[in-house]
Amino acid sequence: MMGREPLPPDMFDELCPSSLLPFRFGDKWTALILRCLEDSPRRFSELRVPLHRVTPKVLTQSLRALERDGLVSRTVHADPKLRVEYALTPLGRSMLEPLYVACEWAAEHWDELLDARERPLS
Amino acid sequence: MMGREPLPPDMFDELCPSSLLPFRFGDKWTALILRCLEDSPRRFSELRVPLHRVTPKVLTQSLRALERDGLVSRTVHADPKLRVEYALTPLGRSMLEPLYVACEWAAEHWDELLDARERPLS
DNA sequence: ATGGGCGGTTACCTTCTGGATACCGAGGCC
DNA sequence: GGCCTCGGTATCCAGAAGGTAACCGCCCAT
Repeated sequence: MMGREPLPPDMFDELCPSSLLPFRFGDKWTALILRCLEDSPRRFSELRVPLHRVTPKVLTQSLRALERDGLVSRTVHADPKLRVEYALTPLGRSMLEPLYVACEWAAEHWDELLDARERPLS
Repeated sequence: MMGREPLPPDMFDELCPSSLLPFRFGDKWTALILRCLEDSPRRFSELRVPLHRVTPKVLTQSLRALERDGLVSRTVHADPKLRVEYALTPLGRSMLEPLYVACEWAAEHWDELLDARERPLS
């Protein structure tokens, strides 16, 4: 039976990836926006449709953050008329996989999670 | 080339798992605590070692939240002396998988993420 | 000219998270 | 009795995230 060694104080000292999970997974809109961009680039107002509750300010903030982190690209087309399109970068697309795994986990254990929340603590 | 259909307004209406990713992945200490419990149950003060920056209040909060969601169990042993042990429940253990996938993604793309943050927006 | 859609911005406010600091009771140890 | 560790609480507080409401310039069509 291994595992009873004490936890090392430096367990999370270096930039352990697990310590940076809040890096991008954490905020409220990231996952949803990435999923919206999965099939095709989308325009600002197009994104607002599925994300009813998001105000333009917050959507801008979220998109800027995703852009800053290189997950999403912003392209201005002036073709016939002004058009701004947001698209997944390769990096952003690569994040879909962990996202799916997390979603599948949540879907699979959703009932258990709800049950646990209902149940009083023993 | 599919995918140019407009995004449905009800895309995230029902309890879509992706809309609840902030459910537990989001907060600051969850991932770290789960990893600490991976090999064996741990005591309160044992957990404080690798998580230097966490104050007892915040650790208590986090553990209570994990307990409430059924991811972690809290057991009081009064054997020889008082001892409180936190352990992963099966549900908590099942969450390690998506966690790992996310960590691997972060590890693999860490450099890209840092680069993107340095680079000015085009 | 004017009204509408697009792609936002601005100012303000609330809520929520997490942190700092101090303190506490129970039990063991000397 | 005095002091330690363990497993927390209590209080207060700062910063960030998110939301509300209003407004804006540009371009287009009527």
